[in-house]
Amino acid sequence: MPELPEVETVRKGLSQLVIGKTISKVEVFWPKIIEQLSPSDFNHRVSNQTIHEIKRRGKFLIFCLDQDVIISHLRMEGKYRYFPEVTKPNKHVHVVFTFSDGSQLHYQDVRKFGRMCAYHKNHVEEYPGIAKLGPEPFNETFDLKTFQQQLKKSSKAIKPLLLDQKIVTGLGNIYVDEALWQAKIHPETPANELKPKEIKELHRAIIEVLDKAIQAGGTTIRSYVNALGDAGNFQVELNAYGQEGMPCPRCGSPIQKIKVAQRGTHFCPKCQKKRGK
DNA sequence: AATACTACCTGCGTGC
DNA sequence: TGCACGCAGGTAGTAT
Repeated sequence: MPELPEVETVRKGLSQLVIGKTISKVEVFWPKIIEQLSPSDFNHRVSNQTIHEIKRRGKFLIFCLDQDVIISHLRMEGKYRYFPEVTKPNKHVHVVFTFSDGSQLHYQDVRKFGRMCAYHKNHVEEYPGIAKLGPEPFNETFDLKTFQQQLKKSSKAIKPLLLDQKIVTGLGNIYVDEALWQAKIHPETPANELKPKEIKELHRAIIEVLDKAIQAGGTTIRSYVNALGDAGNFQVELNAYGQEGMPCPRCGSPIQKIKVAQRGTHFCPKCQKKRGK
């Protein structure tokens, strides 16, 4: 489920539920989820620490404890579920945090791609996954001029370039298609061939698309239940992603689906013309 | 250094 | 019904 808006929604939801709680133990059923430490070392390291805050950087969640942080990435399908009482984990639960009041947080992940890691709280920025991230899209550091300069340096297709989190963080396969649709840019356009006007549109589109999605509480493709237990409440309107064959909301041409850098890619062949060349 | 491809996993839908 | 195959919202590791 997670691109930046979904992770932000999870962050807010979890904050309501677990801030102030003290971890009494952690059980790990799929050791690879935990980076660097063995399940038992991870348990010993974070047990008896209290969760004071949950932050987000890009698509990473950062649980701030007394001395340490737990950096958590949901990757494709990771989910947290909170239970007020000790609850039997289902078969897709790989990590269970039990708190001193008997409540629990279950980390569930069908594909087991998600990762978590204990880190000293003063070294978060050095965590490799976080160290390489570009600016947050809503931060002033994501300014048009820098964006323009970054794009000029790469001949890569714009879509995979935006997916790799270095120029701006937070876009995934859904919102990158949406942003490119909004800016009327073909996903395979080499970044350094974009015109200043297109770059300006794209910059604006990225911020708008992500902001709108956060306001809506994220997008749900398949039905899912978030940490608070509400089934996917709002739904952002998707103009391109998953709309193959549907009329483009702008011009009515059928949305096409192609593959770009091994990812399913949706676009309007009429509004998002491929550059001749 | 930059780019491209693959691995990591499970489950679901499709077509034979 | 069964099986093979392709596909899924992401990143890290390896090869070129």
